[in-house]
Amino acid sequence: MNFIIEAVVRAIKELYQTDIAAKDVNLQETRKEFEGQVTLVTFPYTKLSRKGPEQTGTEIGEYLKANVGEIAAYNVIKGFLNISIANSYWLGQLNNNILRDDFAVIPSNGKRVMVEYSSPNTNKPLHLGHVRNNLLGFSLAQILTAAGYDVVKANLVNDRGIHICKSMLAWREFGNGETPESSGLKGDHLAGKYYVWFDKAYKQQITELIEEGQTEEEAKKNAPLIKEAQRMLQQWEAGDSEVMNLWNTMNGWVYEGFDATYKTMGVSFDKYYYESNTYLLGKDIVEEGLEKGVFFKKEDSSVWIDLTEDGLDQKLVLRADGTSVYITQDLGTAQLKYDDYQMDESIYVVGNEQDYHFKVLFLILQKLGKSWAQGLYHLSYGMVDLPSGKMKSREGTVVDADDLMSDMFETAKQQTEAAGKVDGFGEDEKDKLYHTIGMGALKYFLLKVDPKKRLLFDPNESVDFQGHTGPFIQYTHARIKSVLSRAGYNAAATHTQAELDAIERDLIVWLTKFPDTITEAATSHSPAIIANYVYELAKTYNKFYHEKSIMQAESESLKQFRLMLSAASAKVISKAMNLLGIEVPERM
RNA sequence: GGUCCCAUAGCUCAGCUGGAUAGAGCAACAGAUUUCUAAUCUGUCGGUCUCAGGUUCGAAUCCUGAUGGGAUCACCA
Repeated sequence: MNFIIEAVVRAIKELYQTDIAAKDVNLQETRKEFEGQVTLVTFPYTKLSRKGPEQTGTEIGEYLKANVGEIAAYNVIKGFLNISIANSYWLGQLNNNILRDDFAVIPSNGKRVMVEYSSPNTNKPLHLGHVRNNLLGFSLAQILTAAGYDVVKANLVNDRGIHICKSMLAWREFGNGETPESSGLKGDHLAGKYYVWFDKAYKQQITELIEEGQTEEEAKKNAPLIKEAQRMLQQWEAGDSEVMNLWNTMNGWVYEGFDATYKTMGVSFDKYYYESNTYLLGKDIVEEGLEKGVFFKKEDSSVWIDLTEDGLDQKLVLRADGTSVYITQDLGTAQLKYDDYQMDESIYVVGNEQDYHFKVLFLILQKLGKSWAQGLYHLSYGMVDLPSGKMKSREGTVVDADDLMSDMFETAKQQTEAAGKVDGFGEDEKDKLYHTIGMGALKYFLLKVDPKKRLLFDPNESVDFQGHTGPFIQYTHARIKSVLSRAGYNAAATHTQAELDAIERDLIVWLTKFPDTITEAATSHSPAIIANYVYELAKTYNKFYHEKSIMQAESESLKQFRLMLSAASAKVISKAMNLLGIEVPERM
């Protein structure tokens, strides 16, 4: 649309002897009820023309029509100049742009970006909140790759700490040597079982201590179980061989479980970081900060930074005993990541409950003068809520990721069989289809909403398969593929069509927007933009499909043209869904 | 209490840097298949864009305040 913007700039200069910048020309989509594809709002130019909006619009429209070949017609309604672009332009877009192999292939921008996501704790299985995190992170990585970045997907595994010791301790005390093999439980679920077990027994002890007259605070500190867990953590830090063995064994089980979940979800990583390797990092940065005078030491020799001038508080960065806190290791890990990859941008996919933490973290790194600090970005996404409120793992109100996904496959199976869609499918093919559709429904459901917003999930109301959903879009793709194979479509055939109906033109208009949509999604870090785009595209195609017969087109050349348009639509739908991490079936 | 985020149809959500009569899906109702997959399409119903001010030719969008909801303010991670 740049040629229109430039033409408007020229029109204003010719008509009103005023120079305006291209960025001040505001073009928008023409509303459906009016003729045209793009609309110029003329109110801003009435000052220059010293005429009413209608007359100004007419003058500009007249200029455009006379001087720009691609502009076929215009109409003016109040302050709106609706511009109709010639069919030849849209056909040119189809032939010379959309149908090319390199359509929507954005060249490398030479920049490297790291996307850190997932970052699970190894004491319990993944739940719905993690699912949103994983899908967002993976999709964002896909989008950034498509937008020309060199992307590194990183997973920072929280594999140590008191919470890990809790499940280890509970297993040692109550587990009777249970293993994934002996119990038939997935490794991560096995660890989670003992984590819950610990919490229950711990609460029991607290209650008892309170009955014996201790305050709740005292009881929480004095319960034998928590003391034992703390002792285990010390043993771990000292490298005690028995504890290390137990730790290695249980984490090994958990990783096997996670790998299976990741595989089902279809996400992957280029680089794993483990907190057991990074938790001691950051102390040299604390040293650096003290030297630079960014940090200061209190009498007890704990180290702090004063952020009150930035509207934040004082923040501890190192304990008096010289041990790290959360932010210490995050400072160190940030440096480590940069040393490893020298990336231009680094994105942390982490829930919005940590907004404050990341604000502080990034600010500290800026104050330390890290050149790369301005490339840090916290993709802060909203929590997933149930109708009953927030999910709480200890209270058992979480929606387990593995359970959820297998529920989705089951629902997909039922729906597909009910629709009688799998005649002539082999068993393997059926299973693959149920997986594709089930994951498509779930992923689309979670990705279509703006990441920033919190998301409501009702486990009792199964995810829809009709309307604004993943399966709707998948179905559109399968249907196109069916027509193409039925027609024996030959992609190499060339064709020029002279006439265009409105729906065909609309479809081309939507296809044309794909590259800009990728860029927009990348800059705003939002898969939702892709999700909403591909839905509109599929909807437009379905309308076209109903209005126009392809096989029974009025002429052979028209048939070939519609096949081309269909093939292009299928390709863009498939690519866009791929950016969301969603597969599209050839038939369903 | 301080700080931050959110509020659009009964429900779930779109609405780009301010622009036309605020859009989809679900739910409800009425239709469409002798023809390419009806997981589709068409139509009807449904709104004081939480409220009150302000800026502007023009505000769901920007500013201020209020109300309601959420998060956070740990020498937890």
